[in-house]
Amino acid sequence: MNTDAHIQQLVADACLACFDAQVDAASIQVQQTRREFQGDRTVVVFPLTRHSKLAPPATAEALGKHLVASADVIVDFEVVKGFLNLTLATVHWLEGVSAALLDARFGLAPTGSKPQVLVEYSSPNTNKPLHLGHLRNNFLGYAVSRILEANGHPVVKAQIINDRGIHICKSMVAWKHFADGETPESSGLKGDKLVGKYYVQFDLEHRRQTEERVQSGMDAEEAKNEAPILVEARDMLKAWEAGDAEVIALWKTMNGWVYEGFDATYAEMGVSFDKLYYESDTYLLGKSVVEHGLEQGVFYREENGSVWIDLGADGLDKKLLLRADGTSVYMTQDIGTAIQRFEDFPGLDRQVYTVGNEQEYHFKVLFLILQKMGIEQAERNFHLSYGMVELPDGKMKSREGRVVDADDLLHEMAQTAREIAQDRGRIESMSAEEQDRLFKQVGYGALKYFLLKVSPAKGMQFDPEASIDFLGNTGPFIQFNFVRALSMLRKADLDLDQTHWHLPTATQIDKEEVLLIQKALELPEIVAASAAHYDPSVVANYCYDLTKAYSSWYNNHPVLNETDEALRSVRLGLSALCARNLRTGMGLLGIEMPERM
RNA sequence: GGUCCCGUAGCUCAACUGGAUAGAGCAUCUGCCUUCUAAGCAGACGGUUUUGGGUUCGAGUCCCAACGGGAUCACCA
Repeated sequence: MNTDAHIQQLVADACLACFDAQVDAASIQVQQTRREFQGDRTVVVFPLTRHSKLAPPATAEALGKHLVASADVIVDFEVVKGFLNLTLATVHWLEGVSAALLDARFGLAPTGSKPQVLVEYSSPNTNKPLHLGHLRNNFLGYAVSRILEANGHPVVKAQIINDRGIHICKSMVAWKHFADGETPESSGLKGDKLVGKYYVQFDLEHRRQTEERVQSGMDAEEAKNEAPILVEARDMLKAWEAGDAEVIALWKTMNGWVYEGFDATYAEMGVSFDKLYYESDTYLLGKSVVEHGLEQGVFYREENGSVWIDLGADGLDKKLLLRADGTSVYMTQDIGTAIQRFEDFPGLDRQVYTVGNEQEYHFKVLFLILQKMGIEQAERNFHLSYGMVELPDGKMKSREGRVVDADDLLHEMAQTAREIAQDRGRIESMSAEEQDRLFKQVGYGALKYFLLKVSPAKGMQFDPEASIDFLGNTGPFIQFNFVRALSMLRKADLDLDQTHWHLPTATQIDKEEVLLIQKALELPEIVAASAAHYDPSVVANYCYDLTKAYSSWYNNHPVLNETDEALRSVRLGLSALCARNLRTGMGLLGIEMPERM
């Protein structure tokens, strides 16, 4: 049982003893005592006054006296207005550190102790390279997957690849016209970049043709919609759907180039997937489901044959599910895919969709439809919505080339890390390979932390000119303090992962040390809270808080140079716990910790 | 226009879901490397939490209204 749960129980018992009142232990509010007051944990007694029939201070006083007299852990108390500040025995904290060190999986729930979850993220289009928006999406989805795993859920990391459709055909048409047979091998260009180049080229040519036709007096709308190159792309899509061998072959070839490029980028990013879904396989899914929904009376058919659902009663609009010509729309596919996944993974308890906030309405409707269709897990689906990353001059537009390319940004981050490391790092003894690895750990760590420390719901602005910080509340700051702790342990001939630590419990430690211990022991609750909200920023901010406390403590508490043997042991153990927590927490964010820097 | 998100120091973000005098980083200024990694530490400066009402012992947090920013409401994907 953790400290606060223990205190809650003690207070509930005290209420029974002092006021003869039955109080639910879980309802008792316990929080960190603010720095300026004496004590470790604070009980908020305002809500208890209705049981005590006394004023808040008198209530607190009575409880405090009883607690000190009856519980060994509580050695002192102080009452400030309606707050009961409790001081706990130092032994309690030292024992807490010992117990945490003994547990190699401190902060993590037993694997498989909760039901299986599918987390979908990334889900790119195969007509252009990954950009900054994908980085936020991927880091978020990957971190949430790790965090759910840490809470005991087996996780299926999945993506659905949008590998078909008119946008894909645009790249293909442009390639046929302008590439002169260019391949990644012939030009040395990364596959996804090559295909993206022709997607941009399509847009240029389309605009040129539109302009030309407007000049010759055509209506602007018609000039745009009927431009020859666009007509050609639409014809190609029809040919694709008809299974035209030549088109399919080109499609496979070009998508193959893109996947090679994506794989390289994912490898750099440090993300991975357990299950891939391809839209070309799933785009026809859902049609039979619509039939079923019609029978259920959940959907209805218009005179022209189109199928709809009316969500007016739920405060939403009518939504199309099948066009009059019988073809499906995105929503149809998504219903089909959702059901498919529950069939693919029979133990699946829920799905988390990591998709930008522009699709909030879509998912609201999707989940509602699943619910109306009587899908058991419908209410446990979650849209992990996140705000868009915008550039100083607005949204990214890949067609116009106004994007921050993922590969470029990763490269720049490692480059910046190199410059800083050469300036003030301790890298002389490292081989070139070790150095390169370090630059990536630090540079990518800075980027991931930058994107994950902000809660998902918030939009964020990214200025490519103003480089991402390596000082202050950043990934490298956390890594640096981890490395320092590791260095100390090395010199003391201790291994971070060893489980036998000797912490003499009679040792005197000061207030700052108690605060650091309290922070370190919070990890399990943090991991749980982060999962409950699907919010990695909770873990990120915890890592920063712990690092800040550790760094400050480190500065004015000698460890290796401490002459009191017992105190030295305690401080080494505390350093190890903090370092482990940081490695655990950052690991959940997909951030590697270096050994030296 | 309807619905949903966001609004906290000059800038970027916190605030344990209603608790004490709202905390960090960046930027600016001042100290600290003959102690374990100075990618650090300590200090200064910086706030009517967009505004106005309400709920109660207590509101950045909940409710109502206004203002500002974003998203969305297609036989698009």
